[in-house]
Amino acid sequence: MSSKITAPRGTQDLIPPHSAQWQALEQRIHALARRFGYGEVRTPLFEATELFVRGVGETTDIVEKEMYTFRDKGDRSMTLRPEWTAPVVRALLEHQLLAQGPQRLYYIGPIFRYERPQKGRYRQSHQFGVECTGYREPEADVEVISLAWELVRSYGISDAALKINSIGDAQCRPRYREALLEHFRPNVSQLSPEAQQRVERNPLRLLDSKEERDAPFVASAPRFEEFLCEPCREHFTALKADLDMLEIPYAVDPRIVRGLDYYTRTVFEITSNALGAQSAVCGGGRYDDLIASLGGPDVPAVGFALGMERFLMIVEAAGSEKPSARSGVQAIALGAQARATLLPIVAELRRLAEVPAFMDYEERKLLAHLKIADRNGARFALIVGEQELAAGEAVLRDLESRTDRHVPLGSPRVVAAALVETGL
RNA sequence: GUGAUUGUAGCUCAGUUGGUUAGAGCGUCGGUCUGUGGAUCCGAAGGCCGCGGGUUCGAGUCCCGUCAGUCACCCCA
Repeated sequence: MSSKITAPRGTQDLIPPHSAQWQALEQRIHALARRFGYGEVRTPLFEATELFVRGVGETTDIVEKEMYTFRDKGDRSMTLRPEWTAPVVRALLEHQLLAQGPQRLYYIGPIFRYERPQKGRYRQSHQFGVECTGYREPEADVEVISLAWELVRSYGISDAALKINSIGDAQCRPRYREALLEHFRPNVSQLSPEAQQRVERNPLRLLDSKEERDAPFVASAPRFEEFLCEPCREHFTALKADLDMLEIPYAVDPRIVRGLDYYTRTVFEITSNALGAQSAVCGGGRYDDLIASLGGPDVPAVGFALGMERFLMIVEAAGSEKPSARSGVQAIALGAQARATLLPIVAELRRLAEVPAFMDYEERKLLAHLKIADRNGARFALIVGEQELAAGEAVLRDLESRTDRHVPLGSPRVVAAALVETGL
């Protein structure tokens, strides 16, 4: 059976062939970010615990119960990165980058949260995200949203939906909060137990309730749009106009409130119903006060985070993945002398060709070797046995068309070059 | 942290009201085919029945605990 030691709960090994999908996604992300003019930022896997407590919010679930926190040998409290925004802002401040004007950064890598795993939720997961600092204008929101949407579009995912909302700023949010409390407080006893807790703790989240008995109260609740202050309203209106202009389909969803403390004005999500209970694959928004609250200058910012595990689940559900074509060459040596002949040729091929060169070193029958070539997905088989050695030419078999061709044996470099020349 | 559910071969799963040597398919390896592939047929290897305790003459099967997977709640990517 399996060995006693297994991967820690909520983590997983990434092995072929699945790892190839990850490589493809990562490559696409790097190319996409590049086209938008974003540079990559990499931060440590762990940070001072204090950074997340201050950056994410003391009363958030992340800080209250989901952090992987430990003490190092210097008795410092450290925490495995549970999200990227706080570390990126920390790096921005540490290297004084904000003094140089607007910054466009993207990141890609693991985050850690101590949670019970379920579909689309793991203790180690991976996020791609961007942070755009220095712009208060809604064009920056649109830039960030369109970057995320472009990734979804490039995979041809049809069941993804973009939802946007505005949750106001320090001016108008307290007013809306009050209005919500006035609306719910008189009916508190009729709400679900979960909702009752939210009334005092986080009234905005009441709008997000899944309980049927809360639905009528949620439906009749005041909408944030009516309470937005004038600057916030203008920002939101301009954002919607810009999205229309770029032909990015969206829906305004007043129930999108986001879980982290630091958002202001624009919030958005990209959801898919391929994900089970966790429908959000991407979430983000504007956080104009976060940088200042971490001790930096008063610089606005907007960004998003996209869950890569969830994204690949959507990609898979969309079923747009094509079966990978045969590629590469399987070197088949029959006998010790043939092996000695082929080995340097394979080595040369690995220097010259873009496609994989496979070789099996056991003494097998030709039939068995060809089966291995099939399993490897090789396009060609390069066969050398006693006959070929005697004749001075190898057999190159096209495993797709089932046709043979002869190639003269010579110095490994010349043979490999000839093979590459004729197109492997 | 709470709840539901599932742990039997590398993978997917059978396994009778508890009954003695533990089953299939796929995969792997070999043969069929002394040098031309995804097929067919034949054969082989591969199991502390998640782990620990209990009940019983006897436990893969029943009970308790524990660990792990899955899904959901809370919350989020």
